[in-house]
Amino acid sequence: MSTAHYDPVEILGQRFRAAIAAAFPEAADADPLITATKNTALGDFQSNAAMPLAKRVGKPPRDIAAAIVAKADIGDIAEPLTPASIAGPGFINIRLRPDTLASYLAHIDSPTLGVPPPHPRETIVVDLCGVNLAKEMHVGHLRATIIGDALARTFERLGHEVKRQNHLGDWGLPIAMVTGKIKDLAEAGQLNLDTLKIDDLDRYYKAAQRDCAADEAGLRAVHRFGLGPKALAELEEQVNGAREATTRAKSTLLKLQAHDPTTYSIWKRIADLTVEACVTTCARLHANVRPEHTAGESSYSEELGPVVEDLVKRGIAEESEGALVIRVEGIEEPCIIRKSDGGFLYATTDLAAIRRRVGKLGGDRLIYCVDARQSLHFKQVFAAADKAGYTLKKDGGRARLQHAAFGMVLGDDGRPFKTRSGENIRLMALIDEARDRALAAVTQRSPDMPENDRATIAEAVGVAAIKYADLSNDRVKDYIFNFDRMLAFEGNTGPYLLYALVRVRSIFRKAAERGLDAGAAWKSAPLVLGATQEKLLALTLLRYAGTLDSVAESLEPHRLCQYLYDLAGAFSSFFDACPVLQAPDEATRNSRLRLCDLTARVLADGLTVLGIPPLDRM
RNA sequence: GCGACCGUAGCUCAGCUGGAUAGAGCAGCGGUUUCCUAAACCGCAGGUCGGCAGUUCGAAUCUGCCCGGUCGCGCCA
Repeated sequence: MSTAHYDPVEILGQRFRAAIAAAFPEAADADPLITATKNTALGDFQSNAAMPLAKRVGKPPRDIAAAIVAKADIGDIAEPLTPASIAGPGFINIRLRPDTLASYLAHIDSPTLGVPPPHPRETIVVDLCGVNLAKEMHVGHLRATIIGDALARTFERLGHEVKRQNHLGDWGLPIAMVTGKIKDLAEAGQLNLDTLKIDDLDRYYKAAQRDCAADEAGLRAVHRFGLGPKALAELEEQVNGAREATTRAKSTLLKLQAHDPTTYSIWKRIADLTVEACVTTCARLHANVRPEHTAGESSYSEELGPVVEDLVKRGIAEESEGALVIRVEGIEEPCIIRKSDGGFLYATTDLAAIRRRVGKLGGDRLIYCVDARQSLHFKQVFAAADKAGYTLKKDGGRARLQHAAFGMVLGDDGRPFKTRSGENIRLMALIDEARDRALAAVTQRSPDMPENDRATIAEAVGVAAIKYADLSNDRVKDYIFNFDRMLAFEGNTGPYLLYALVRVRSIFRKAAERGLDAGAAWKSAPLVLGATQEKLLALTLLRYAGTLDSVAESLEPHRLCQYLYDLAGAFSSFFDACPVLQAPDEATRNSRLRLCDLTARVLADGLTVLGIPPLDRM
């Protein structure tokens, strides 16, 4: 797979593969199963290949291990294997030679940090953010934005072509409701379109929803229990009003679809305002979502008819109870693509989107960073798209469609995270609070720092805390949002990682102050990895490229978080045990400066991949 | 009713796709600073990995059945 010539897991894998092939030609394809050893007292790496081979070869696993050891040619990179290298049921323990470790480390001490070019380079379409028209971004959009952006950045870092798609919910009846509402108010002179703000839109959206929400259940109850003429009259009036509003919304929708100039221009104004607010919030979150990434549902509206027509013509879709559906194997519920009244649904839009993303955007892989509750929907749509041939690429292969599902953000009470009054929490307000709390912490710890600097740091720390707390949890699980925990400077948090980076960088400031890095001779100094902390730090640094691969494959950014936390921990232990500027001799000092520099670069690179801007001081 | 996901220390979470004695942080107890940011580091204590069976050299991880929780399930998005 990779062409990494410094990744011990890969190199040992090749060597052990050869050893297995030499010892057991009949099992030459066996996986060498190289992994880092948990207990460093036993070794650096281990091969677990002997055990699974036992049945296949018909010999005791320890004998197999002995045979592999006899054939393994690793003397140039590791300490010699002996019978004592075989432990337990047949583990083979391997310890790298110090000079080998240093040489691998020197290899990744390059601008790439050991990340090889992609193989092959793919076009990856990432669906992220997914805000709705006339709504300000709130907690419900947090994960789709943060995780989607982190995944997109991961692919970009690995050298792939990434196309972000903000699938804006800007079409359909709810949108027609608010558009109609704003049109009415504007025409009645009760609002000014030019000074409209996003929170106004949010309010009108809710009002329009209320206008159209008929209390049909209440009306039925009144009829059923005979609750009197007054209650009946009130409810009938409410329901009739709501029905009328809904009818008007439906007619607005038709006008919108027909691009009626007045209706359309108001809708466009709302859409522009929404995107503008969304992009502003994303910029504050350091999520790379810009206007050109917008690909709203409306952009597919002209394609829905042709798509459905195509599906009918080719017999992919069939009629069922007046609606048009696609049935796919293994899923009971059919995928409905046209309602009995002729209207299209979000499955229709998603099919059109897949067609465009594969056909027009050239996607080899489509990632959907969307709420886990939509699992069934995506299973259906993906299968339907496959059946329709919309996933067929130009090269004849099929695009990989993946739903990167995520769990909910919960409050301390384990319920969905809301304000006390039950409202969605706006992301801007969320960031404000994180920033304020971070500012208090920074001020307490660094009272002498200029106010401007403290404010800048507080903003960065607050955003880092929110994003890291989200990214560091297993994507598919719900997580509990807690300011105190995410802003803590100890443990697996954003602030802790930023602090680790700040401490490394501060060494170089001190070195410059003391005139110790003159000529930066350390940049090419030989790496000496004598202390156990230095060795552990080196081994951790070598895992970076492999970690990015695993994030890209699993779509799990928390693996990168865990890695960076390991790295920060390894550095902190090193930092504590190994003086850098006060090192016993110049060779050690230069080696340690180089180690620090590499650590800083990997930490900063990893944070950047997560979408967290690094800091110099805090 | 059917389906998906989840259940790991008092709390919040990892556990690298089946490996050795299940790991962190917080909370609790104890240590380390004339020295590069102590916002740190080192240690102690804390577990029937929801339960039972199965698969095999080996299971927190895979399979089945239960228990508990969350979320979905034909014309909303």
